[in-house]
Amino acid sequence: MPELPEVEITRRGLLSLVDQQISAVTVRNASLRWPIPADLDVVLHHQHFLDLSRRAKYILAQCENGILLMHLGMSGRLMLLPEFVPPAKHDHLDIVFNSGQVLRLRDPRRFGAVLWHEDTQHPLLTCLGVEPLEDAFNGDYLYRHMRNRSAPIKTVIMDGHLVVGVGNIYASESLFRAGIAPRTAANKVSRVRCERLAQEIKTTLSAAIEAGGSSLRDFFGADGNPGYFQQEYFVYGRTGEPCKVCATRIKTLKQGQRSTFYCPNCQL
DNA sequence: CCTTTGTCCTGACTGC
DNA sequence: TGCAGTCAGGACAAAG
Repeated sequence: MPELPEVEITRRGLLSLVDQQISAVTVRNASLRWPIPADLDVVLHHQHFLDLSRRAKYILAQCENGILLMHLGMSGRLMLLPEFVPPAKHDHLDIVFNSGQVLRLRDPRRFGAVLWHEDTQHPLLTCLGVEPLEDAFNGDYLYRHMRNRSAPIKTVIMDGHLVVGVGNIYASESLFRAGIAPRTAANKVSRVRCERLAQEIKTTLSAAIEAGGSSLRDFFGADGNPGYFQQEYFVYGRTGEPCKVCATRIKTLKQGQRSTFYCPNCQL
């Protein structure tokens, strides 16, 4: 389940590809969330990765003639291999560089995406909300944009048109840290509590990036997982277990067909 | 059958 | 009444 921290960690792990030239592209299975463009090999031929950036959960590789968008979906993983090795079952795409390195996409559930766009602004990126770790996202921004939202706060902070990158795990975790009940109507959350929530979202995401960053080498090895996965959550996936703060049993509920975890005592 | 994910889409509804 | 914004629910992909 790559959330924003893992996407950012992945991007950082690929930075050595900047300025490298593509020598070959192999698409083994194009049917991801959207089809991988049939002419991707032609389009990318001899181009360089001029820059690697991230917007929301998209990894963006700027090339001479356009931009390559990569999304890991739910089970996607980008591996940087020092040289070609035979692909495993769900290895759908290889991008080979002149150095011999191979950027390989593995995605068993195929909810990910690899797209090409010639302009700088891909349609998928134009309607996105602010980045949670940038200054534009703060308590004031949250408060202002929640005035006319009667939906539950959990649903609203996961709305990518408002702020990007707050997935199901971090929504629950941030609300716990901010002491806010997930079903609270967004427009009933005070300015002070918005301030707190914005801060907790930043803190939680940043901490996860740092935790994952320290195991970057493992992440890109043959079988390593990022330290991020080993990080312990306060509430996520802990239904029935005692709250780490007050020992009350953690509860679950469904919001928009998604599981929400919370402590009924700490979150009001 | 259930569950997991982010994103898009539709139709219904709300408030100005 | 019109219209934009919002909301709930479903669809979708695959696999455990």
